[in-house]
Amino acid sequence: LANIAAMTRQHRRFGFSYDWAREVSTCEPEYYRWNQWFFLKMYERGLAYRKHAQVNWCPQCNTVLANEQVVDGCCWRHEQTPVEQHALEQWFLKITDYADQLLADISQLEGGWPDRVLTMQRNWIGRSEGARVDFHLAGSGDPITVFTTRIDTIYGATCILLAPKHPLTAKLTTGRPDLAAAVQRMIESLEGRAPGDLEKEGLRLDAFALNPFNPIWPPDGRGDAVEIDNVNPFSDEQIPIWVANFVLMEYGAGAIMAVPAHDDRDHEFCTKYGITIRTVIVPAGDTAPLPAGGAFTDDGVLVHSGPYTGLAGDEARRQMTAYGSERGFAESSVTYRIRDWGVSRQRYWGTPIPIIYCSKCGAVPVPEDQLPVLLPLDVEITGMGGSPLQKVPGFQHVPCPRCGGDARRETDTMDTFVDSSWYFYRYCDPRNDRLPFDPQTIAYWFPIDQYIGGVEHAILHLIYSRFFTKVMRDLGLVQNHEPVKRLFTQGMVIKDGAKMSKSLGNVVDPDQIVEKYGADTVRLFCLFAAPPEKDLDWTESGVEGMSRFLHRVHRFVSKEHPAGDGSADRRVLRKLHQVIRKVTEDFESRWHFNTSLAAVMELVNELYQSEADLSPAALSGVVPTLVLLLAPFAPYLSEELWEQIGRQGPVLRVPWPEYDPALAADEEVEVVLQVNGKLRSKLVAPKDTAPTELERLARTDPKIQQHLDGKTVHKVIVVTDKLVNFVIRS
RNA sequence: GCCCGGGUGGUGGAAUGGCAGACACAAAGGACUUAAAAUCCUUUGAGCCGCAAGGCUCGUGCGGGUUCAAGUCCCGCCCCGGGCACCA
Repeated sequence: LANIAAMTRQHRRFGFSYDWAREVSTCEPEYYRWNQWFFLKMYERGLAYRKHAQVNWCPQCNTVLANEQVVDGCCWRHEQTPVEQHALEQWFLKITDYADQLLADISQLEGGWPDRVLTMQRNWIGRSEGARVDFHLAGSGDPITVFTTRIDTIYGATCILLAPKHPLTAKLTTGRPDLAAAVQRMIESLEGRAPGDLEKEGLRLDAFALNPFNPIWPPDGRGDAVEIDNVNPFSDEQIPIWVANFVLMEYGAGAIMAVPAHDDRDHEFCTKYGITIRTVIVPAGDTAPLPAGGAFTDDGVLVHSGPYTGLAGDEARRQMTAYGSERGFAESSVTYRIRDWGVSRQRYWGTPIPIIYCSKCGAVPVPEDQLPVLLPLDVEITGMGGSPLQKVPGFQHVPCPRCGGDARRETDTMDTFVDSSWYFYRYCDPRNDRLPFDPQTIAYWFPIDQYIGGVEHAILHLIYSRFFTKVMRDLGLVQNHEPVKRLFTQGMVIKDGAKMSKSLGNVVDPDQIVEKYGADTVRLFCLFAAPPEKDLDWTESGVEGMSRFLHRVHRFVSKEHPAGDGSADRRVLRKLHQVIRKVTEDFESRWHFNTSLAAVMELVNELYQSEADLSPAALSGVVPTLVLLLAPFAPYLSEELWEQIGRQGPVLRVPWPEYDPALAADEEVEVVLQVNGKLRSKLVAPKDTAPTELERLARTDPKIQQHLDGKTVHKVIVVTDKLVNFVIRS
């Protein structure tokens, strides 16, 4: 309800028609039904699952948020409210299964989507190529898997760092209550933590790991590095195992090898705890000195790395990964930064998640013929503590669909980004009651040729809907791999540094402005102030300027004109056709309507200037076209003027004027005369004058003669209809 | 730190490698008016020479380069905006 209300409010303000959206409101029961249908299809395929996890929590919304909805550590709806980390049982959609496709298919979007959106998505997906390497627990020999993108630095690994929640952390602290308690404190300190810098904390466990590449290291973990070449190559190196608060369980393997000499974070950690730093990479070209006091993180040449010493980084990575694979302790691996999409919300609005929990049968999907699960109406919304649906017993207490026993309905609702991920498909077939939409119909319409939206959805809506499209494709519902061929990201309205948005309120009150100046003026100003992909600065004086312009047009069309002798007819007609061409081209290519409007203004200026010299026939030819040219920008005024000049409306149904290239062409052109690239004079010549003739004319120009006097002309450049440039030597 | 955009008058912004600043806003001066509003006209990148007509020089973040010619292309920086970030 909140969504649809906001939408209608916005669109009514600007006079847009939004019939389709009203017909396919994502808040309607039928839409809930198909959301739930999709959810269950994904549940069947393991793409929707429930897990206990550390999740983002907005204390203002009292709900969980997806990673994508956390902006600078704060809630996307409450930009001042830091998001907290809570451990909760939540529903997720497995977008990570599609990470590789979402990344790979970005290449299909290039050219059609703005680069920065594609870059943001690439960053968000965050593909890293590297290797998983098994270290081994000293004593038991159990593998400890780490993920690294720099296996070439493995001879410099001086400890293993485990995430606090790594299973091995628990295992290695059993029987050691002191360590277990310390780990517990570490976990708690990470929960509810405000974003920002984290002081690196570590906890040394009473265990060692063996580096599968067998470099030598004193088992007590202290002292200087031993010269690799001088020791027994068969003895295992033992490196200490630590728990570190900055190692993420959710990324890679939940454990890392720390290489302090070649990673900034590891360097900081190992310096703090006095763990030895061993250089195993030096800059290629051997002369560059190693940076003092920090890690050398660039690629280089390996040293102290056994048989790999002397290899370049990329070659070493290849060989070492191959060796590890052969011996079964390593494999090349790709890791993504993107996490599964947390879709559980503890809000009233949103589609109820169609799952019922039975003490005997577990989580049971609501059978398809019982969809949609609708929101109860007798609900009290307090905005406090947990989902309002949990306080509606009639909603929550239901029989199990499988065994009929007492069961509990899921009270979380879906993130409304689920709705918006596929609404545009439903637009094509809004009344279908058999399927979300008919695949045949979709095959005809999709993909969307042109989509328009704000860049703030680059890694929200625009990545979710790509994901949904791929899921729907795998369900056999659509054939397209991508939902949108071309994306246009429009800028925002800014006033005194503050942006105008649906969730943050209006910096400028459109109702007031429309009241004062009319919708045409407001629209015109928005179009004229900047090209549409840029943010536009709202200025009242700019709005007044547009109002003045519209009045100027209105006055010209309305007033009585003197019958001129027609001496200006040709000039005005040429201008008219040039303007038609300009506006048409702007519409067809780059949508820079600010320049279209500038052209229309030029035409109006020209009309005022030539008014006295225009024949009545020319005038009555130009005016209707002017009105048509203005119609897309100022539809209300244009409609009014169209009627005033005795034409039949509606003006927006009248075909767009066509320009005559011959009429638009200048008969005479101004040719710039340059000497050594500097503007010295100009001449007017008939269009398409031959280069030789242009040069001859240029040489007769007194100023040019003056500049050429006594000089040798080295070369003459002639660009037809543009310029003549004399290159001289003094 | 990495990855994308940008940087042009007092302001918003124009310029397929070919007259930098279109079109507007603002400002100043003037006309009309008893006055105001509205409207119209003129000036408006900087500097210099000239009584004037006019002329000259500089100028698109900085430094180089390519070219007859660079806001535009290439190389190296600086600054601003945005995205990602203990992601190993």
